[in-house]
Amino acid sequence: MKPGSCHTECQQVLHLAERLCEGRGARLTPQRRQVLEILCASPKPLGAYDILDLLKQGVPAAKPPTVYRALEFLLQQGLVHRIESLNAYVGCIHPDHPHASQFLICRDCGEVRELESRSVERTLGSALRACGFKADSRVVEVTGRCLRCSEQGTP
Amino acid sequence: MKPGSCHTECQQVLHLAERLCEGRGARLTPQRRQVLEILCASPKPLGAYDILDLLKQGVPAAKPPTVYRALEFLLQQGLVHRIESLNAYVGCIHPDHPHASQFLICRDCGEVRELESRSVERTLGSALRACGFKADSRVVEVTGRCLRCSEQGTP
DNA sequence: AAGTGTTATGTTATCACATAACATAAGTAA
DNA sequence: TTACTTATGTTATGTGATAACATAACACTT
Ligand SMILES: [Zn+2]
Ligand SMILES: [Zn+2]
Ligand SMILES: [Zn+2]
Ligand SMILES: [Zn+2]
Repeated sequence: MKPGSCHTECQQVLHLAERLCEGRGARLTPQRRQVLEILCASPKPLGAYDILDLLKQGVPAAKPPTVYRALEFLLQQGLVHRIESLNAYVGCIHPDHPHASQFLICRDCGEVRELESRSVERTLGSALRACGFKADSRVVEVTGRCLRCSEQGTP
Repeated sequence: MKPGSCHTECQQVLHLAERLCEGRGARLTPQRRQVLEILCASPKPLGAYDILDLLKQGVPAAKPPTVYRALEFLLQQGLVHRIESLNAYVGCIHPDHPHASQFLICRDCGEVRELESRSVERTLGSALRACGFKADSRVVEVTGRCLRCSEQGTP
């Protein structure tokens, strides 16, 4: 594994999640924590039933509502994102501050990269103000080919 | 009905759709046309099974694949958009030119408004270039409260 | 400690959305 | 007509999400 590997990053994210939840009086219970671990450990987004299969290793009695309840909590806390285009979930790479959900989804390799474009946020924000629209959540999802795939693959 | 009513607009969109398809050698069959009509006549996005129920009035034998096939065609032709956050579909208000899907979704009144922000498109485009990402489709979906609802309703 | 309200979890069943697979029909062009 | 392609009919199933109600764990007061 390369340096800055997922395992290390996961631990950091989990510690951060614990601190954030504690500071907010939110309870990161073992089940919720396990779902977050599963998502952080995965390089790709996972569907709810993928999560369920993995969660059963630690919680054999887990059923769909188990997963969806944990996801609901984690989404509220800003610890995971839902990828609407994929009906799938990913751990957030910087859960310490609220931000729009911006994702690049490669249709070839399946990689999903979270973008953090401040300029996109700003531009979208001013467009919303111009409409008088009060946003609760902003979703930007771009599907296409990532740099690596477009360099190596066929056009 | 107010001037510029839906009925009038629908007719215009349908005529435009016919011209576009004809120019492309694409076949806007009666079934496909009826699905487009249903979507254009609806002020709100419709789920596939909502469309199915309405389509059955004209095509009693319609079944889920009937609707999904028509939607696939209409999406390819850029005549409708899919709202990922809602698993629902809307007719496009300007199908004559390709464009990113930008929607404002009001959580109170359910209104869905298609945005046409060139600045958002530009900013997103430059962010994508900076990443070397070749986009096939760009989705922007903002959920919140529309101007009307935030003016009248409770905060 | 006991009581009480609240939050989290367990459990069953069902709903909602989407597609696979294969058969038939309708259009298109030799 | 023939052969080919595209569109539709039909059955079944796959995939994602939630309703509804019961039980358990926690937090807070008395
Ligand atoms: Zn994030
Ligand atoms: Zn890729
Ligand atoms: Zn449009
Ligand atoms: Zn509204």
